[in-house]
Amino acid sequence: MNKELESSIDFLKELNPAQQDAVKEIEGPVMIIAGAGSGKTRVLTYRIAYMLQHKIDAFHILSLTFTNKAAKEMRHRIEKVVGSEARNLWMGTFHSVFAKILRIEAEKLGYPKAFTIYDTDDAKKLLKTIIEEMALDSAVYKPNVIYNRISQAKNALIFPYEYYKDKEREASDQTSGMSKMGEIYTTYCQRCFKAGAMDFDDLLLKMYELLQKHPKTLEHYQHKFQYIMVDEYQDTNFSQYMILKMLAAVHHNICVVGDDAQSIYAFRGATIRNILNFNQEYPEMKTFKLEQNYRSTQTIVKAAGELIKKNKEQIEKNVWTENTEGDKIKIYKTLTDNEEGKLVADLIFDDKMQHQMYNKEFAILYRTNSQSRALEEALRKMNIAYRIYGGMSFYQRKEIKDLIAYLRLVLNPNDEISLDRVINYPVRGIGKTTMEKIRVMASEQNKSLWEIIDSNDLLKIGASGNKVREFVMLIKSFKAELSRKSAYDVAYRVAKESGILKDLYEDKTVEGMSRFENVEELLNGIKEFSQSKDESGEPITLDLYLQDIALLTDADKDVEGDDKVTLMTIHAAKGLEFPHVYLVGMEENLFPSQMALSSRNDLEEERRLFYVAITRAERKVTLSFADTRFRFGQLISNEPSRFLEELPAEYIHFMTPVKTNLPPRKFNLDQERHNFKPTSLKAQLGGHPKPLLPDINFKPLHKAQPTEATSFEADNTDTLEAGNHVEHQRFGKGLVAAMEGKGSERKAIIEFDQYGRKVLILRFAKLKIVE
DNA sequence: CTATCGCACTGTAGT
DNA sequence: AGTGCGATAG
Repeated sequence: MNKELESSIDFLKELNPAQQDAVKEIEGPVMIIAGAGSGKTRVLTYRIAYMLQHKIDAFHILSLTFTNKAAKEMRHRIEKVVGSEARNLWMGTFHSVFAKILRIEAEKLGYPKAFTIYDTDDAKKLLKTIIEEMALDSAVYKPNVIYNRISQAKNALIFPYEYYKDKEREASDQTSGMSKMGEIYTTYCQRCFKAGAMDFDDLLLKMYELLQKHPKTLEHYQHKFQYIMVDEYQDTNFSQYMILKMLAAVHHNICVVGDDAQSIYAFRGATIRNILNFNQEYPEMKTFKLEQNYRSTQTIVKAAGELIKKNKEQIEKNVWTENTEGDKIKIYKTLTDNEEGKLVADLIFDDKMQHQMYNKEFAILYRTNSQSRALEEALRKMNIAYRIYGGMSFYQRKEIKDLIAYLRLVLNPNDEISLDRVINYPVRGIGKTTMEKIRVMASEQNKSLWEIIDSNDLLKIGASGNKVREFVMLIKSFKAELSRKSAYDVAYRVAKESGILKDLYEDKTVEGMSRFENVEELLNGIKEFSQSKDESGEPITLDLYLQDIALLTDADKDVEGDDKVTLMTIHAAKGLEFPHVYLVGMEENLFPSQMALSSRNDLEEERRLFYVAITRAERKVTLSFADTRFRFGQLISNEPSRFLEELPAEYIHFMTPVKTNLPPRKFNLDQERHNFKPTSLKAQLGGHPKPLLPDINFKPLHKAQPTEATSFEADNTDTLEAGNHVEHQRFGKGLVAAMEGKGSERKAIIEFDQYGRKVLILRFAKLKIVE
């Protein structure tokens, strides 16, 4: 036993009795119900340290988490306690660990070792081409919907051939007019297989298939993973449950940690049943409850507790704390999202001044990523540094995906999505007609696109055949380099000789330059990566790199030590804590979200989400809602969230509507026009017609659903002129503003607050189309 | 086959 | 808002 381990025995004494019991019970099935802020990660960490102390080989321990961030945090903390031993642990997300295993075992399933991992965009693109090839109506068969349905099926371990064994499923497809769903699913799986590609769900499904079909392999991994730990167990789905069941079947040493109150992924197949079923699966299991909260004030713990009591389905527990009472939860009302941003920035500024706080002690949480924009603007104006997690990832950018597609293709030429992406980028004269011919041949001969263009069939293509041949040679020449050169050298050559670097370099627009820089950044990333070694000391090859980034998001490359305010969705905040938490957008239809209510009728999950948000805070929770909220120019809410009423009155404090200290100003259209500076360089150079007023997003009325907000009373809408004052059904008085666009005149109605400042804009275009 | 432009669509979360 | 797609001209 090394020194680090010895010191961790002392550390046990710092745990409370419940935590200690959970740590020491290392044999047999264990379920730990861990309330919010109850020191769960600590328990998991010491549990592993305790195992190592008791001569359990790190090689036999598997520790699974849900997100990369949690995995990283866990690895970090374990390294601190147990030192270098930690390297031998199998630790990671379900997806990354299974991807690693599938790489080793790929051939047993008929996949290439360097199989491609399709992200959601890739998968939807493939679905789109399949739907087109089947000549189905893309208005009925929406790739998005199809993708989700297939995902559901896969998570429930339903294979294509048994898709319609479930009559209920068949009926539901019938009623939604998608009777070809089963066929699409079948084709999709075949195409993925032929392309040597797996989507995210396949990483689970194929893992299951592997263990199911290959008893020897199952035995091997059962022996390897004699001790299994699962974090955030409440968020596992059926396929994960089944895989765990198989892996743990021999030794029964499975420890799951979770909190049913924090289950927020039911929408994508996670099921609370996994927790509830646990003792049926393992009757000899022991349960431990961690109920003492070390994170938050009395007020926060109690308010959150009262709130979550309203949910019917849950495991009985009583979360309590010895912490101080703390401030009440404050609730602010603002007029629009921009005002809300300003308010939050102001409040953070005040907090910082009054309490000498750092930026990093604040988090602003929201329900949807799109809410970040207004907050960003406000924080920027106040010069408060912030960092946004989630949203569009670096790896989803077009230029990044392009280069990665080349790299994927080099490793796995059958990958049709990547081939499709780059065969004519940069432009090399291989157009639609040529691709169509190749597609037809591939489908007739049941071959991949690459197999066609890498064969004599190329001769049948005609004039552009030579261009295709050149492309094939190019990819092959890259492939030849693989064994001789480092990942970085190959990647750099690809970027250069494919013409990507040149193409981007020649684009001197602001966007073009930033794209070039992004590619440079990716190459630098590959360089760093290829110089590092993996756990077994082997240099990182290109396929390992691709595997790695396929499962990575922006949020994972975090910069420690930066003093920045955190902006993220509530989902992303799970497992984190901050002294002050601002939760914005507390409106009906947004939170709880319209979708959760209409499609799944799942108010309880939204409530758990609210619970998660509040319990991130150590000392202070501030909630805010806007009087009206728009999305894509349409009103989506004008009503505070029902959750605000669910908080017991004794713990909350309604603040008066915001008073800003800006001097009142009268709105003046000419002045506004004069003040308006287009933000993008392109707009300044006159690239696009821009609205003469900032913040106006026009929406053609003839397509837009007339909402309460847009159906204002005016028979003479078509004669409205800029500067006209109009009466409006719900919002009262407004002023018409105009925008000069090409071809059509566009208008908007602007409203003012009591100071005469612009607060609300209703957007219209082509008003005369109203009938 | 390519470039350009206007139009339509999007819409919860993360691997 | 941003982006992808399709129509159209070159």
